[in-house]
Amino acid sequence: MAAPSRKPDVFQAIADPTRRQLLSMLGEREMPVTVISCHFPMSRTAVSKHLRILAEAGLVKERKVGRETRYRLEPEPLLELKRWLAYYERYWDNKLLALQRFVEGDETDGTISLITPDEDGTRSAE
Amino acid sequence: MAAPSRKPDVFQAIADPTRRQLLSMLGEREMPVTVISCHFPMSRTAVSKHLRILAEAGLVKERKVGRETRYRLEPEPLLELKRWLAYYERYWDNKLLALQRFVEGDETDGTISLITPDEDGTRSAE
DNA sequence: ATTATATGAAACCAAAAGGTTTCATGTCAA
DNA sequence: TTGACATGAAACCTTTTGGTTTCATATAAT
Repeated sequence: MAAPSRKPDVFQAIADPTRRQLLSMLGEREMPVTVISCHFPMSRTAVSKHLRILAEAGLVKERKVGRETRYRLEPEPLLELKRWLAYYERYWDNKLLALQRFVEGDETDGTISLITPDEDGTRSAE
Repeated sequence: MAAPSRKPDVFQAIADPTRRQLLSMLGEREMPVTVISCHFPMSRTAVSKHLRILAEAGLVKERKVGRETRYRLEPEPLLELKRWLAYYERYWDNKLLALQRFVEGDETDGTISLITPDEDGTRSAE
């Protein structure tokens, strides 16, 4: 599944509210562009561009049917997000957090590196 | 870049790889700007601006200590992301997905709306 | 065949994002 | 007090983003 170019990653793709709305809309059923776009206060072309960004991030798939192109949700890339988020679960346990702060004491220089997720949350592909 | 009048939401905040790296760095320990910025290939001022964006999204907190300002992770806003993501868990079950497609049959007009999360994943407050 | 529909590509534009450099201010150290 | 450090604010620049309008092409319908 290697796609190492500069395609927009999932973090970028879901940053835009319009695109999040598109995802929720396309989860239920496959839809053609014209139908999709009538739910948005912008031109069909603009929606089409958002769909392209989602497609490049792997979050939607297109399928040609006659003269229309239908899009549907492809949730798999969200797993990367889930994985990224999972790392931070440990901070939601306040007790652990408090303990950690206590153990750290008063240190200030900040040069150590404990376990971290991929530095920027971008795993090449697998 | 500047902070627009509207606060950046968490989706926006984590869209940038530098900011994700900042989060993972600040999870382990509180750190002052100068120390943080020496890990990045950009100016201290640029890092400072990223920190501001994270702070406005509630993802980091500042604390003044003498002449330095220390930042640390504040994971709570990630819960919104987790909540958003949770909706899509249902699509990761391929069997459910297949069943759904079968039930939908051949319909094409796409005007129905089944349950969806907040349309754009932005809940005012909670 | 002709016309209407569905869509993407292209050219263009304003605003936002990400970065830089310079300057002002507050705090620590001699 | 004087000077060095830590930081944020301001002004500025370039690239990206999100949108528009127009045009070309493929399919469908009459």
